[in-house]
Parts: sequence; C-alpha cells; structure tokens
Amino acid sequence: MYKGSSPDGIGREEIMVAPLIRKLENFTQLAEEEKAVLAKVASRTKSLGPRQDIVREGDKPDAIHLILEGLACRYKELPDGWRQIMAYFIPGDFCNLRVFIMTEMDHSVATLTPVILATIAHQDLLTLTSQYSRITQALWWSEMVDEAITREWLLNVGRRTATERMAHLIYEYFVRMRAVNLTVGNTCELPVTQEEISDTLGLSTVHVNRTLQDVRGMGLIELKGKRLTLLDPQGLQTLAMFSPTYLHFLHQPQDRTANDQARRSKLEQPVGLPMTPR
Amino acid sequence: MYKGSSPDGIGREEIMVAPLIRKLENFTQLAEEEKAVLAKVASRTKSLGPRQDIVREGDKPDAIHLILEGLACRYKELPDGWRQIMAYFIPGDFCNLRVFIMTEMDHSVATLTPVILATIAHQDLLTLTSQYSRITQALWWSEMVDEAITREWLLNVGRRTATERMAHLIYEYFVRMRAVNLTVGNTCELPVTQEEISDTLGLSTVHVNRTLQDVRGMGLIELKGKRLTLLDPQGLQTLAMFSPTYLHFLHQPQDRTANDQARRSKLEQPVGLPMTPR
DNA sequence: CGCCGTGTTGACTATTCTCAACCCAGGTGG
DNA sequence: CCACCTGGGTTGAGAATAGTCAACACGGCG
Repeated sequence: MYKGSSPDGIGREEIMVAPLIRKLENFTQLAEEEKAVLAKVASRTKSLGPRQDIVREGDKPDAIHLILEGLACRYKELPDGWRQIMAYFIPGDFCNLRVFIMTEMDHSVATLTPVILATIAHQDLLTLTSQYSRITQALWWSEMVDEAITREWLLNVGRRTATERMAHLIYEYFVRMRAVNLTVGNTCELPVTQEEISDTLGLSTVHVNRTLQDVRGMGLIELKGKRLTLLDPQGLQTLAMFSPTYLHFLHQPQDRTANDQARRSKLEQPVGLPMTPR
Repeated sequence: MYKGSSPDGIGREEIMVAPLIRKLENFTQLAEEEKAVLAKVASRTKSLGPRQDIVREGDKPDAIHLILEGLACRYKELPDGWRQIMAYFIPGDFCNLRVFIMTEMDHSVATLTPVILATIAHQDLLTLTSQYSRITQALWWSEMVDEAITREWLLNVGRRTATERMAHLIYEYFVRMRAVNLTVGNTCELPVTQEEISDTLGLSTVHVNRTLQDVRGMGLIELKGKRLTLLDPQGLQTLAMFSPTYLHFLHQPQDRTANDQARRSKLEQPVGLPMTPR
C-alpha cells in the first residue's frame, strides 16, 4: 500500500489524474485511497511537443503511457506512405496497457498536440493491480472499451459514407471527452488538422474539407479553429447512426448520481478476464 | 488439476483442440498435461449450421466459444442494413475471450460454414487459468494477436486499394490457416462467398468480383469453388504490403524445430498483463 | 426439370481522389 | 512595423475508383 498521500488533500498529482478517475468511475466506484494510489502511480510525468512519436513500430515496449493532458494517437504506416490513425488517446487513456506481452510494437503512438503523459513501469502496474482489485477491474473495462472503439472504427471506415463517418467520429469524440469532463455545454476542443482527420477516416484531405463543409452546412456542428460545438447533437447522432452501447458506460451522462448504485453492485464481484500471469 | 485424461492417449477431444494447441505453441511450449487440460475444458461441443448467429449484439454474454472446426466471424450491422465483418474465426480461435467483463455484447458472432465449437463456462476458464500460468500467458498472447489483426484490418480498409485489400485479406488468412496446420502446400479452404468478402473489405459484391479477377489475372492466386491456392505467395505478399510482425509469431513457419528454444526461454518469465481480478 | 444461391458481365452513375492554385492567419526576422 | 514565409484550409476541374442496376450463366439439389 502506498503511504504518504493525504486521502483528502487534492494535490497537483490528483488533478492530473482526474480524467482517468472520472473515466474509471464510469465503471466502478473508487475509494479515496484508490484514487490516491492512482495519482501516486501516475506521478512520473513527461512533457512532449506536438507530432512527436511516443513509441514507434518495431520498438521493444518498455513502460506504459497514460495521457494526462493533450491529444495523442495510435497509427500505422504503409510502405507507400499512407498512414492510418487507429485511435485517439484523450486524457485518462492508456496508450498501450497490454504492451508487456509484446516483444515488439506492431504500431506507433504519437502526440498530436503538446502532451503531458505519465510513465508507469511494469512493476508498478503489477503491484498496483495485485493490491487493488477494483482498479484492476476498471482497467480491464477501459481496455475492453478501447477494443470496442477500434471495431466501431472499422465499421465506420468500411460501411459508412464520408459524411456519416465524419459525424460518427465527431460524435464519439465528444461523448468520450464528456466522459472525462472535458466538455463545456456542447463545446470541446478538437485540436486536429484536416489531414489528421483524413488519416483517421481513410479519406483525402480535400474530401475531408468538403465533407466537413457538408456537416457544417446541415447545421449540425460548428468547428472553427480547434473548437468544436455540437449545434444539433441529436441530428448528428442520427446522421452518424451512433449507438453508445459499445462504449459500455454504466450511466447516462446526466444521471451520474441516480440509481447507478444498484447496477454497480452487480459488478462488485470479480468479472475481469480471469488470468493471473504467475 | 484435472484427472482422468491419459496424458499420452490421443482421443477425439485432443484431435479437436489440435488447432488451438498448434496455435498456442506459436507462443509457448505446452506440457502434455496442459494439452490434456485444454482438451478436457473444450470437450463440451456443439454443432451449428452455416450462417447462424452464435451470439447476437445486445445479448448478455454467457460462455466463451472456441471454434474447433469450420469458419465463423464477428460482425456488426448498421440500421440501414450494411454489415461489416470485423474478424474471421478459424479453428483454434476464441470468439469472445474477454466477454465476462461485458454486460452486453456490442457485436454479433455468426458461423459462415457449418461449425463445431466448444463452450467454456466462466468458472472453468477461471479454474484453468488459475492453475496453469503458461496457458494463461498463451491465451493472453492469442487475445493480443486478435486485437492486432483488427487494427491491421482498419489499416486495410482505410488505406489500401481494393486490390491490395483483397491480397492482404487472402494472404493473412492463409498465414493464419498455416499456423494451425490447415494448409496443404500452398492450398487451403476459403469457404466464403463474394458477398461475405465484400462485407469484410468494405466493397460492393460486384467490385469484389472484379478485384478477384484482377488478382487472379496477375497470376497470384487461384480460387475456384472454396479452394484457395497461392500461385505466387511472394508476389501476393508484396502487392498486399503484408508484414507479419503484427501476428507476433515466435518463429517462421518453416523452422519450427530450429532454435526456437532460446527465444522461447526469454518468455518463460511472467509477461502477461498483470491483472488479477481478485 | 426448374429453382435458387452465387458468380459474372455491361452500362451507367456516384463518390472520392488528384492536382494545382489560391487564401488566410500567425509567427519570424529584417 | 511590416514583409515574407509557412502550415493549414478552401476551391475548381478533371480523372479514377467504386457503386448500382439489371441481365445472364452456372451448378447443385429438391
């Protein structure tokens, strides 16, 4: 157990992990001690500039990275120069939780904006998860949601039209940002270039530009500079054929304090993939 | 520990799990006892016809399914009728290993051909993994590879041309089939319709037909009936821009008995994601 | 025999890409 | 302070890729 962190005093560390905690609490209730432990484990931070690789394909993975601030992505490149972005990492997201089973990275992770990240050593994660089973479960859940998002992106790129894809990407992004308290009303930051969007949706930059204009023209969103506003969330969701199931939230964003308790208690029993590595 | 299975007698059960064992041994060496235990755990089998749902989106997940024979897939459908296949499950594959953390399925799993599958109860998996750490690790590895394949598919659909996509799908499929001993020379079964390929690659059936003719016309493959032959594996791999890293095999298909031992020993230490659910 | 599921083809259309130019805002250096 | 440079964003025109629709071929199989 970690000593020396006051359970009620909110230090800089705890502010930094606030998104992570907020996210995990979509799944389970964390005790003050557990929150403090998370803050402690994520206290070794590092600042990076924009468009910088964090891990590169072919690397031997070393530590786990947790985004505290800024936006990063997972991507892969083809020998002919094309790039596909396969995930956005927002604050509270782990870049590569399961990395220790890999002998070699099969993809890269890079920042999009300036980023502050926490580096967590394998051993620290091991200690953490062996002592706090609720954290373990929550990390499991987070991992599962990441996979579900990847699958949804495959559906997105494979079977939605350009406009629908765009709507879906934006709506999903907004919902995820809201889940870590990084939205204000119907507004949040979306600090990506159109080229990055094109690498995400499998379109050309020109077509992204025109698609964006379409979505704007329908009165669904406003996107100027790096600021996104949903003018018509319902319309956007409909266009995107977005269904939130795959994000596996326990509650609607509005009713956090409602009758979650009942649903949560069902999850207090061990549900994680039952695999102990020793 | 499971009793009553003769470690050296090869029964029907062990033949059925042969692909699984063959696959897991890409990652680690299994003892006879471990193989027997796997056979035992997968002994509750079920036969299904073609094009039948195994699990449906929205279901509460109950048990884990392991494909013993035949071909299945993971898919999602859009309200407007489009379908995206997100994975092929060949013998030795688990459909939904991490299902116990889900309260509700976010995708469906269906057979493509007639299938024989094993149903594994949560508790059995728990017991298995708590007793056999090497199996646990191997399952972890298998899970990680599945995720890597999904990401590669996203790259495929997002950034490769129709011809390249087709080549990549076929080449990857062949490599996976070879890894479970279901190839003969450069030949294996590929029992899918062109419509199913179109739902996999995000193309129309007509375009799949023409793309297939292109690939045939280049002299790279033969595909008649449900039988696939790679006429020019090297050419196919090049066209597909296929790099096998993401499959995380420990060895090349040819040198199974070579100096794997050294590489394997590096992996004998615990490397799985260190999460115990209790 | 005839039906049905698949595969194949042609003709036409729609979507998306490419290329090239131009605009605009912010930052830098003279 | 301003001129210039640069990295996005925007636009137009034409080309390529992929989709749609409709017809037909082919091979089991009831």
